[in-house]
Amino acid sequence: MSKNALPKRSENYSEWYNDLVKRADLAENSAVRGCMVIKPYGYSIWEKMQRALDDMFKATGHTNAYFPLFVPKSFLEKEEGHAEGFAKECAVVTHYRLKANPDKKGGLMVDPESKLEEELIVRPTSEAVIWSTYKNWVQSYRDLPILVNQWANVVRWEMRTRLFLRTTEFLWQEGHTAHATADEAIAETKQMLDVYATFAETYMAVPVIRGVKTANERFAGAEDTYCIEAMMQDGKALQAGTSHFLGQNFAKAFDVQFSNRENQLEHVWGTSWGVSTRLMGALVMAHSDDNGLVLPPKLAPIQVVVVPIYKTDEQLAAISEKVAEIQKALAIKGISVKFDAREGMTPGFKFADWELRGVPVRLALGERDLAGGTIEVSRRDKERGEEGAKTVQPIEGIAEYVETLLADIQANIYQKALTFREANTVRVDSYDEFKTIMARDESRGDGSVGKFVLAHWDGTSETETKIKEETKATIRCIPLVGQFDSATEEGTCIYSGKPSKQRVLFALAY
RNA sequence: CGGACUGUAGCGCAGCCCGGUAGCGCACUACUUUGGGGUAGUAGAGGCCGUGGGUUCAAAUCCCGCCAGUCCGACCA
Repeated sequence: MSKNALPKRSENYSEWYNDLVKRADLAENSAVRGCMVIKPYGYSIWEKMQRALDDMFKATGHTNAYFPLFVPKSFLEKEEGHAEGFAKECAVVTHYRLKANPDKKGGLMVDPESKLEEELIVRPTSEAVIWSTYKNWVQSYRDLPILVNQWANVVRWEMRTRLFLRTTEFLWQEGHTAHATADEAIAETKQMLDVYATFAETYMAVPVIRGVKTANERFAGAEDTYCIEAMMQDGKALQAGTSHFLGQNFAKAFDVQFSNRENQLEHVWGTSWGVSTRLMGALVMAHSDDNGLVLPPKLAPIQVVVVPIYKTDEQLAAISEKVAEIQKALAIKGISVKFDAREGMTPGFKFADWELRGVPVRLALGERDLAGGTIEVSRRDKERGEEGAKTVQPIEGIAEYVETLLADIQANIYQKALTFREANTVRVDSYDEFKTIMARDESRGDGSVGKFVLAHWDGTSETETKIKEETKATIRCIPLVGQFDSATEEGTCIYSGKPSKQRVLFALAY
C-alpha cells in the first residue's frame, strides 16, 4: 500500500479516477490490450449489482438464458443498420488451429489449413444470435412474449480504453424480448428503463435523467433508444443504461413471424436492454472523494469495518471479545462486518486504507472505549474533519445505531449527488453562452466542472452534428416528460433559431 | 490510424546529455519499537536496464530497427 495520496479531483479528474480504481483494488490493466482484470474487491461490488438487478428482472417476469459467444458473419449482416453500427469494432475469428512455427523454436503460428468457411464474430451484442434462435421458438401468439435476459461478456474493439468506462471486453446483461404488439414492446422498453433508473437511484445512489436518444445517438437497429444519463463529479455525462424498442426490425431481418388470433402472419416486436460494468465507473465517479472510494451501503462488499486500538495482547483479547458481540449483533441485521485485526499496522494506516476502499462505516474500539462502554463511529460519506464525520456512541444498541446510519448514508450520498447535479444544470438560450459553458471543461485543472445544459434544439441531425463538431457536446437525451419543470416549453433552437418543441439535454460525455 | 511521450526490482522513479562494478522511495522478509489518523530503526531478499542488431577494450548510457504502453485526436456502453 502506497503512502502517497491520490491525485486531487480538482487537479486532474481522470488521473484521480484511474489511480483510485487501481489503488482501491477494483481493477487493473491486464496483459491484454484494452482488457482489464476485475479484482476480487471490485468484482464483489459487481456481484452485488448483478444480484439486485437480477432480482428486479425476475420480479418483472424475466428468466435467464445463455447464447453463444460467436456470431456467424452472415447473421450480423442481416439487419442492415445493426451491421453498419457494429462492423467497425468487431473481433473476428478466422481460424481454429495453431501449429508449431518452423521459423521460431517453440513458437506457434496460425495453421493456414484451418481457415474457417465462414468467419465468426465475437459478439459485440447478441441481437443477431438471439433473433436467429427466436425464429425457431415462435409460431403462435401463444408463444409470446419471450422475456429473456442473459449475463455475458461482449467484445467491442475500441480505439481507446479506460478501466470500467470503456474496455475491449466487458461484462453486462442484455435482455431480449419478443412481443405480439408494438404497444406491449414499447411498454416493456419503458418498464426496463424504469428498472434501471430505480436501480441506479436506490442501490447506486446515483440520480439519473430518463430520456430518449436522438436518431444520431440511437442503437444500431433500434426504432427508439431510451436511456438513463448520470452526471459525474466533473460535470460530464455518463450513459448508465439503455433500453431499446426494436420495432419489427430484427423480426423482419431474421424472419420471426407468428400467427395471431385471426390466423394471420405477423412479425413480432422486439426490445433489448442492457447495463454493463460501466456502472462500476459511474459508481466511482459519482461519489468518491480525494481520500478514496465512497460506496453506497447497499453495494459495499464490507459495510462496517472494526479497527481495534491496543497496546498489549491482553487489551486486544478484551477488545476482540467485545467486537465478537458487536459483529454478531450486526450479522443478525444482515450487515457485513470486517474485523481488521491485522498486526503490525497502526490504526491510522488502517483508517486510511479502509477509507480508500470506501467502507461506509468504521468503528474504532480501544481501551478508553471499553472502560466507558463507548465506541468511535466514523461515516465515510463525510470528509475527514467534517462535522459529524466521527462521533462516539454507546456500545449498547450499536447495531441499531449502525443500521440507521447505513440507511442515512445511502440517502445522504444520493442527495449529495442530486444537489450537485441540480447545481450544475442550467438552461441556456444563446449559442454563445452554450459555447462558453462547453469550452470551460476543456481546461480542467482549475477545479471547474462541466454542466448539463437544457437548451432548445430544432430536431434535426444536421444541427446536432454541427453543435457536436463545434463544441464536442452531444444531446444526451430528450428528457421524458416530468424530468424538468420547463422541459416541454416551446422555444427556438439555440443554433438555427428554428422553432423547438422542448428543451433537450446537452453535455460533454464519457 | 495520425501526433507527443515513456519502457531500469512488485509499484513509482533517478541514472543516459558526458560509456567504466545497478541506485533511491514505497511495498516485501526477520527482529525490535510504536499504536486514538498513513510509527521508527536494524538487518535482508529482490534486476537478461522492453527487444534485436550495430559502434566500442567496455553499452542502461551512443546509433539503427522492432515491440509494448500511456496521453492527445478520429470511433464508442
